[in-house]
Amino acid sequence: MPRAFAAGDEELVEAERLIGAQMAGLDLDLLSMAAVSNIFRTATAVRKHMERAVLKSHSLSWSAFVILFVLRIWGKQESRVLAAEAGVSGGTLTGVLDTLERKGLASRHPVTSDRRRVEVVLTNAGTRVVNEVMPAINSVESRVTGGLDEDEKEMLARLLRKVLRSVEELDER
Amino acid sequence: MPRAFAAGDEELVEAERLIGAQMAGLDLDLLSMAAVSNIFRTATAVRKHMERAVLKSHSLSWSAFVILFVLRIWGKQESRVLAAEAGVSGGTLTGVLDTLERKGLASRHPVTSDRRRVEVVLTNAGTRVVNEVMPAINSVESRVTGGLDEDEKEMLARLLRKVLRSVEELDER
DNA sequence: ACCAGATTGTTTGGTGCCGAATAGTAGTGT
DNA sequence: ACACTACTATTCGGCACCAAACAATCTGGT
Repeated sequence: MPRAFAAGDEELVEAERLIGAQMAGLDLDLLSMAAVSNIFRTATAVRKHMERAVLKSHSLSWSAFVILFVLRIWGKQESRVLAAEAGVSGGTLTGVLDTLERKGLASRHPVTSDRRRVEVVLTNAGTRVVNEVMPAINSVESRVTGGLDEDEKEMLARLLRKVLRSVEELDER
Repeated sequence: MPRAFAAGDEELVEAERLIGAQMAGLDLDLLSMAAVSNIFRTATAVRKHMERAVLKSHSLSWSAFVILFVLRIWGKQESRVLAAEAGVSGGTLTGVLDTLERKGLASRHPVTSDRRRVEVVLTNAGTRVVNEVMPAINSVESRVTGGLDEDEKEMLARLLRKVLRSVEELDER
């Protein structure tokens, strides 16, 4: 049962219709397209808002924050795990860690049992920054999902987990 | 009624629990956090999959494809509109357009009535590329949402539109 | 006619990002 | 002991990205 659409929705739905018209003949799956492109749109909008409203005042990039957050939650981690967890490539992680070390928020330590490896730990300053930034980030998370009731939030998370699982399956082959 | 969780879900849900434990005392809204971070995770995973599985063979970046797509759907556009529609800054658009022009996929044309402005149009080659790439992208969209039935896809799109609208409201003040 | 302010696209500086190539290290088989 | 393979982090080149500064142009008020 479709509910009444709010103002912003009109534009989005109208855009979806236009796409159908412009790409007629290509036989596109518009329902899937609408769902996926809304994932992109929303992710970009929320990330940018957080960068401007929260991270900028702490001179943190999005990736830097994600790395700090992972370290705060999971404790010290080796580079490759950290990269995977944060969703960046190894090459990127090196650069971000350089920045974080320069700012004194994280530090690298060689693993003696395997000299290829490097372990990354939060400094005290790094821990302090995460504890400071995290509530502000979470407050944005609350506000942007403010239009959803509890069931809807759970539903949203559940539907996204399903999509995520499908992508991971695709990636594995 | 929660359904049986598949393998991947276990890890995610477990991670959400760990976060609650590690950040106890900060009084976080974990439900909102789970929803929002799943948006990020999913968006990143899907985008990367598309880049590797579809765009790479056409030597297109994600942003370049988005720009081409917008031009294909909405026709010729002035720079600032194009930047807004694609979700990038003006400075970024200049660089992407340089690349697209160099590849002969789009071209800039001065607006005679206002010499500050520039109109961007797809070339024939650009149109051909979009028509070629779009079905492949859409096929990925179908596959990654393959675990959802029609109602769930609509529900996902609807919930995301709600979040998007909330972000836009936050941005406006 | 003129000036002050707004708007538009570009340039600049610094970071992020990836994939590929590299150097160093570890494990495995012979 | 040796070679071969696998793995780890880093470096490098090229594009993307933003914010801020900039130059060119337009607009409104006087």
